[in-house]
Amino acid sequence: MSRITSLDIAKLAGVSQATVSRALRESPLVRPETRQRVQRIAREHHYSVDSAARSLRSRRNHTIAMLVHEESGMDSAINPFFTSLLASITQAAAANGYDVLLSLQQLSENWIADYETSNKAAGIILLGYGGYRDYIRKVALLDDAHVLTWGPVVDGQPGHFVGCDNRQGGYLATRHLLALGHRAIAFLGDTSDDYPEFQSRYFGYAQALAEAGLPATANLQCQAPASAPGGAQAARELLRRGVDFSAAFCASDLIALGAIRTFRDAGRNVPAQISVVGFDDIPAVAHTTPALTTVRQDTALAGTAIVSTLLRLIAGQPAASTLLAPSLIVRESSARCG
Amino acid sequence: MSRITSLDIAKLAGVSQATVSRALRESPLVRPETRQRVQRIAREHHYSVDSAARSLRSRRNHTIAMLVHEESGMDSAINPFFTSLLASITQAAAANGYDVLLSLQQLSENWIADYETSNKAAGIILLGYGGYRDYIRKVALLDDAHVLTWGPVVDGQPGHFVGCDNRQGGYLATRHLLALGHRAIAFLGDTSDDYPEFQSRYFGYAQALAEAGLPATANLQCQAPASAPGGAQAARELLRRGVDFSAAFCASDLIALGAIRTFRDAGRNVPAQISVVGFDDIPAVAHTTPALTTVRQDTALAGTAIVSTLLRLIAGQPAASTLLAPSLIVRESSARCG
DNA sequence: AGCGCCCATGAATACGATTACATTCATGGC
DNA sequence: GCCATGAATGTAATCGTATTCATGGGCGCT
Repeated sequence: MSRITSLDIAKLAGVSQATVSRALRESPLVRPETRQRVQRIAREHHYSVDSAARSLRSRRNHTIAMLVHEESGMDSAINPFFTSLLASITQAAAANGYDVLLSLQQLSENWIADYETSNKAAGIILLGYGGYRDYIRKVALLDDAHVLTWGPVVDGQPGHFVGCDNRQGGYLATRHLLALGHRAIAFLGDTSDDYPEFQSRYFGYAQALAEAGLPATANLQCQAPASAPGGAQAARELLRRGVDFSAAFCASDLIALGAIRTFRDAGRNVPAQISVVGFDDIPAVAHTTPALTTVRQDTALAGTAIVSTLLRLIAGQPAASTLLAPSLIVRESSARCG
Repeated sequence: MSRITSLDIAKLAGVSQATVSRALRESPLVRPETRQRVQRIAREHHYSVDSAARSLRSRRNHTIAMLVHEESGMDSAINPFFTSLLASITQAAAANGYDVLLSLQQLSENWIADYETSNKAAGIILLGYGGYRDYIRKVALLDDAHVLTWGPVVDGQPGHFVGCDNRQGGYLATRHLLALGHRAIAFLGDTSDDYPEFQSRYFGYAQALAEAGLPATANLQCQAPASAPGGAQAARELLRRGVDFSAAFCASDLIALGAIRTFRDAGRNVPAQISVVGFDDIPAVAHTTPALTTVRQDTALAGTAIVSTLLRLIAGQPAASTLLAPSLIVRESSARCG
């Protein structure tokens, strides 16, 4: 009992295999009544096109590969934000008739060969490879590959990117704190070149301060790895310095969670004494005590932008990098100063 | 400039195309030196086997489909636990040379046709379809399909399942509270047939109580949807009843987060006045205040168990359903009674 | 009526690998 | 010295579909 093929359907319908192929693909070449009859018979016999044969013959492939950085990507403790991005990409791809291959990878080996050259996927999405900028820059120059990276968008950089407007997010968060009357606002997060997203958030923070006539002083800024322990440590450092501050803008929600914990352990109530704002709006922070004020990246929008851009690349059409606007979600962790 | 094929490599290596195919597949039929030469040339030319052609001809497919329930699965707010399960499945699959197709679906349509019949995948993993028990039971009877479901394992049920020992988890959590001296322990969560996982957790809870000579009284049990608002609502209901209790075992972490929030809003300190234990150990609850005592499902182990069981099914070998042992993670939300 | 054209379909081929079968060559047993 | 054996490779068929090219029949136009 071998698989049922288009030839079987052809015999059953009394037409040729070619007609079956055409009918199933809604070709206008086949008469509507024939088309419907063939489709009905195919359906009745649970026939479905063999995708291997299809893509072998047509040289076309309806799959995209989604590569997620092995360490920073899927580990929810590091960046839970990816989960919803994953979901929205998958749905956007499905809406366009594409399947999604998921893979967790280091970017060391020749993964392009693994996916595009071997014809497993028509294009590749990179998630969570913030630390591989130079590498990605090189890849971007190979124009026989269709690669789209989620990450910081920098003007004039080669390659194709979709990312959140981190600067705008930092700006929004800081403006919010300023509007609440805060003047001494700390920044917890990495500001180095290595993490352009965080750096942009910092620039937005600095810009908002500048517009309010305030300097971004170094002793209000603490380096923090993007994790809860990292945030806790940065907060301890800040307290240790003894500088006066009434609010902290944290470069990620996890940093914020760690910082809040430290502040409270030190007897400083949040938000009564210290306001805290995060970044990402990971699912859990809506339910913590206090619920976190944070900056949300619209993952649904991100997914559709990522997929549509990649599909343009695959189709050989010109595609521009995209910046997505974040929004501020005000909850309980930020309050009026004093 | 068309794609480079095995025939090109054959010409370059001065052998036949068949030999190239064999050499690349490490066939013992080809002399070691020939094999190495072919492999070297292939590598130098960045050749990689066309997977469509390979699976068409070999009738073998090295992909598995991972179907995640559209609503309950990927929405981290509902079950963040899936993210790490996803990751561990993906890695376990990769370790066995399998790719993973990700799809978010309702289970209404004939998804088996979409994946197995169309030869897109050799097997299917179902995640998050707790509400589709009858449907899955039917599917299980089709033995030409290779389907593995993550979910409650019930003795004698048809089909193949891998799941957590929820009863044991509930038992562990309740024993922990009993050991801390608690006598009046509430259960927040759904106990209906519709959610066998939660039901099992409840049974474990009841068993622990019984062993301690305590009854599982109805007024200490509150229905709660598996979400933070659900937990908050159930906690309010519990308080409204006015029954005396000093601890609550919540059927999921999100329920626990919602309940803690309600208890605190009502002026009941956690854990000083009320101890709370959750279930899942989602990433965020290690960082909340207070950090949550909870039951952890070992996702890494789950991933390997799921994949290895599915691969057995694909290979036509007998495969049993598997129950995985959970473990108790004691943090701050549970304390000695009184 | 006859000519050409288009529409619907059939026949045949190609996609790139795997694999059953054929072939070659060296070896060893008698 | 000859045939059976087996290792290494080549030849060719094949997987199931998309697609090109050929074909036939109906129809409009002159």
